[in-house]
Amino acid sequence: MTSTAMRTHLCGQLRPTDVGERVRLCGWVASRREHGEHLAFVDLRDHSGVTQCVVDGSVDVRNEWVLRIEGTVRTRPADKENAEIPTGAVELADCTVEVLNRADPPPFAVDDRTDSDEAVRLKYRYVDMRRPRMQANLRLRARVLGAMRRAMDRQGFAEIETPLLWTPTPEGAREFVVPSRLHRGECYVLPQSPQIAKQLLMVSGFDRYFQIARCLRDEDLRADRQFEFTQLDVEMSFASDVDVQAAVTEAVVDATEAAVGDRPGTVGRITWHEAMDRYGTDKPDLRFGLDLVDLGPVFAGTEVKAFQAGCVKGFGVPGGAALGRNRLDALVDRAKALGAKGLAWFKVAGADGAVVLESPLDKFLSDDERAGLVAGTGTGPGDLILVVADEWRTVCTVLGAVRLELGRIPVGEGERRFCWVTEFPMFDGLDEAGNPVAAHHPFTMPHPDDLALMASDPLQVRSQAYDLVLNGWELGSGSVRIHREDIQRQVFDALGITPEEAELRFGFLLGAFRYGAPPHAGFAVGVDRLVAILCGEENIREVIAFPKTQSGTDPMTGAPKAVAPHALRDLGLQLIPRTD
RNA sequence: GACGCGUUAGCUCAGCGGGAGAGCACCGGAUUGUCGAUCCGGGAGUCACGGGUUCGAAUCCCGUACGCGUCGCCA
Repeated sequence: MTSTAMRTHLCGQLRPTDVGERVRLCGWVASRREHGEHLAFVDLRDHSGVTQCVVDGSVDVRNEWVLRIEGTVRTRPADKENAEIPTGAVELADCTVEVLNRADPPPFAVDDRTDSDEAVRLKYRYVDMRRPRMQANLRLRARVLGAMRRAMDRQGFAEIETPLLWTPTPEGAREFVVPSRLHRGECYVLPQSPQIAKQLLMVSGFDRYFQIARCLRDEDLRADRQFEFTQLDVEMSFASDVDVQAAVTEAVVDATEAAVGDRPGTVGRITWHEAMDRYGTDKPDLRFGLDLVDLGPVFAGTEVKAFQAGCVKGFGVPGGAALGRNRLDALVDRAKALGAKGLAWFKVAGADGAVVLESPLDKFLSDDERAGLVAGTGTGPGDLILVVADEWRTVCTVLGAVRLELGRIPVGEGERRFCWVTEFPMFDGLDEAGNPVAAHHPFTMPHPDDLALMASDPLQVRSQAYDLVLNGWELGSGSVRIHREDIQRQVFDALGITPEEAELRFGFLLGAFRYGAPPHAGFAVGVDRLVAILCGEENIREVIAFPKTQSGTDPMTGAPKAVAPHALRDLGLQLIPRTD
């Protein structure tokens, strides 16, 4: 698998068992150490590692030149072994060096010891990817994709491609527009996801579909977001949420094992409401505690104005009493920035059962409240208690952010805790017109127990939408889809979408549904995020071969660029100069 | 669109109101066991760009560009 007509071994392969063999290696010069006319060392590197080659004479080579070296494997002299590298017990002797290609000095060193500015790395991405870190990341990504594909295949899913040139579907993410040459003035768009196409495949009878699909969204970029990203896209007919979750779990667990060697533990389940209540977020990081607790009963009849609110929650921070005033002030500022009126803190002090709290608010507390606060948060001397009072949603969100601030574990450390978050709300607040805003897409099936609330109290309606979360990152989402026209109409009604409007936007899908739509459900896993976490990278650009910068440019190619005037003419387009 | 941080040699960075610096890389020389080899020598700069303050600006102020992070946005 490694030998070719040009080489017999890889540079990281040779061991003492190979001693005596005449071998040929190909690779790049990682370093060269000359000792005069009679001795020189050349470290030859490929993706597998480095081999030291001993040249009896001087060699005219430079870093990153491409060489083929033929030599005989021998054990290194006593005391000259290099324990730092896997090939360190041997070296290549009696070498003949063939220069396959010279190279300019690289713009930065091809190693993991220093990290260049990302713009420079992206400009010379082909050099950057020669570094062990990028080689490891992209090869791990390849193993993840392979394992996912095998897992889906094994479970009987058919891989089907869907169009990249799709039709505009207003709403949702901003779409990349592709002007049509043959139909002047009209456009395709690049798909935000294969969502509608895969639902059509269900109508066609492909009861288990998957695709490793590229999705494109013209929205602002982030550490965990690129214009184009890769999803493991899945849809199943005659199946419910638990079936989809089981199939996807299989794929991500296999992928994790293929990537890092061990299978993650049980994938937990938690409802959206419980996730918000306990962790203050819909994508909880389960690797650490600091669970939020309800302090409502403690302050039920309180005199403390700040705690007279619909919801009072908090949590204890073990050892947190050591936090300095600056740090606490920063936390209070953060809480206020997130919409809380404040963040109350109490340092637990004292001993022998006597509860002593240090806090600006302490003098307003009753003895019962002091005791209840400490008991409720399970804290003791040396710990810190943080409390927020407001309406439930604000309390949870603010405490969730503070919890992360205090407990967050770097992405590359600790265990991997997958978790399904279920029963998301159907709607997410109201828009300017007073209509509820769909939290997922409008084909998401409401929770069967909440159908009666659709007209009367839509914001209380739960949906059959679910997310997969790993260590505080949203890995993907999915739902049971609506396959019945009457329920679809109810949802459109609730969203304020008229039948005419629905026909205009999704007519072809609704039409297809009249020809025998099976019950179906699906999911999509964000592959870039999963791979980033498995690589221990905070940023998905580190697991993408040719990513864009935060402003959507490619420093290597210079894209985006103006196109030639004749290209615009062919499309019937004219540029409007910027006026700002 | 908003806020924050950054931009000094090919790369990583120090310098923060008065001489443009270091390590690595690069070029030349020395060197028979190095492994980020070592030693000697050398070349290398629009201090991102524009404006302002000042006797004097890499340094202080304003603006712009670019990069990164966060918010908005991502049904």
